[in-house]
Amino acid sequence: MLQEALAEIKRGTAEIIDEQKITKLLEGYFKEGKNYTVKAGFDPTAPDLHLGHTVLLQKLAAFQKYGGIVQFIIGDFTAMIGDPTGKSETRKKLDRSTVEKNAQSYKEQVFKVLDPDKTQVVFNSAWLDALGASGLVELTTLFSVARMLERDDFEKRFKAGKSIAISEFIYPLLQGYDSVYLKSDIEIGGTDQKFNLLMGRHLQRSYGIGKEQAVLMMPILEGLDGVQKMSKSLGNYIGVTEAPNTMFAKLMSISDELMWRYYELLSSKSLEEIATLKEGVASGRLHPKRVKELLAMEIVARYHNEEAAKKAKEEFDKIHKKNEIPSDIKEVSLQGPIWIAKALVEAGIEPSTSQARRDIQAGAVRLNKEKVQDINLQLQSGEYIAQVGKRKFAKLKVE
RNA sequence: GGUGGGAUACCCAAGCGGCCAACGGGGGCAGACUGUAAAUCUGCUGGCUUUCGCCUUCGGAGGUUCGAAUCCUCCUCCCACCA
Repeated sequence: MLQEALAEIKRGTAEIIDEQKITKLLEGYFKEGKNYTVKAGFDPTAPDLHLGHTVLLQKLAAFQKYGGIVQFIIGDFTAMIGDPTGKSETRKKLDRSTVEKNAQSYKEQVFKVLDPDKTQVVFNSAWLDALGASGLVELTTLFSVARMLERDDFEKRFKAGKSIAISEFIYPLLQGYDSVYLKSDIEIGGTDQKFNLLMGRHLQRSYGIGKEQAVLMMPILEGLDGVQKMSKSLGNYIGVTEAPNTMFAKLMSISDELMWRYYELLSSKSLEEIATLKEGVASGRLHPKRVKELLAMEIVARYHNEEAAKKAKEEFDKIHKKNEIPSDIKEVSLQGPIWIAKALVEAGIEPSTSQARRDIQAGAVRLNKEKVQDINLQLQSGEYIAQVGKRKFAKLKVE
């Protein structure tokens, strides 16, 4: 039982610091029913969770199965400073109501994965506001500039002569202080957070709270392109609140190679099952597309339900296998006669008439399944099914 | 504080008086091939009631010129080296 739990906790992790401690905590749970805390921080400015975030959430959920109480920190105070990477403009502290609103939105999304009864949602402004200037100065005495510069990205920037704001040094300290205040037993985060996560250990020791958190790091999930990390700004993400059909289609569009990565980090299938699937594909017994469908179904079902997943698959087959028109396309009423390019823009499936013109010339536009040949085509009254490329559809009702 | 360098379309990056809506690469979109995968090949990649035409764009504001992304002036912001 303990071994199984440990295996589940370790699955997919990039690195664990103080694995012994985690083992002990699990033992404590199995033998005496003791709980422990698992901390994870989130940025309050981006309440749109995507599958990249869920890699962490699923790990938190795994801990919850074995006695872990999740400390879900909304970093409303630290968001003021901003992530040290990138050159974003100075951020303003979000006002209370925005933070509350984002927090609410977080809860709606997060509890699709986490168990609300074993989750404490907290804002770090609650204790960081109270820290005050003297507290902050005390905190800054506990770490040296030299050690701060050991951090990989700081070191690179420093050597390259790029600017580093003092506040950026404070960021990891504050994140670490969260661990001191919350007396966390474990903190989890992405591999890119290693320095900040270790800061928690360091500060817990410095403040003498009698424990040092174990640290568990998860790999960064690649986005749909398979190269860059999944992020909203790169547009290569799958949001947890996206419609079943969209979610399914996006998952089907990932490469076969990336699929295994997603299986490892997102699926709840056991590693043995996954290995079997992999072997099946390698030997040619299983079609990779079929295996990808299973993954897509599983994930859609998790954020919606089984029924929605089935429907999403049917819809997908309908459009792509049978080459039919999707069932729920949008309808647009137009005054005719109207130029085809203009109509496509009005229908919202082309951004501009110039782009529409290009697509028509490229043979990417179809009207009632017929390729449009004439750029100057005028639509007379009637109903048309317009299609741009493979995935954009609209029903045009011309008066 | 001093001295140089730079700001070009989504990103990188050419261009340095007209041939520039602006080379090239990346990304993106589309076509072929497929499993709406990947890889590969091809085309496109500012906007416009319709393209042998017009309008807007090369950090910002002015100026010189028949004509400027390209020259001049001022401003803003970045960067490097030195203190």
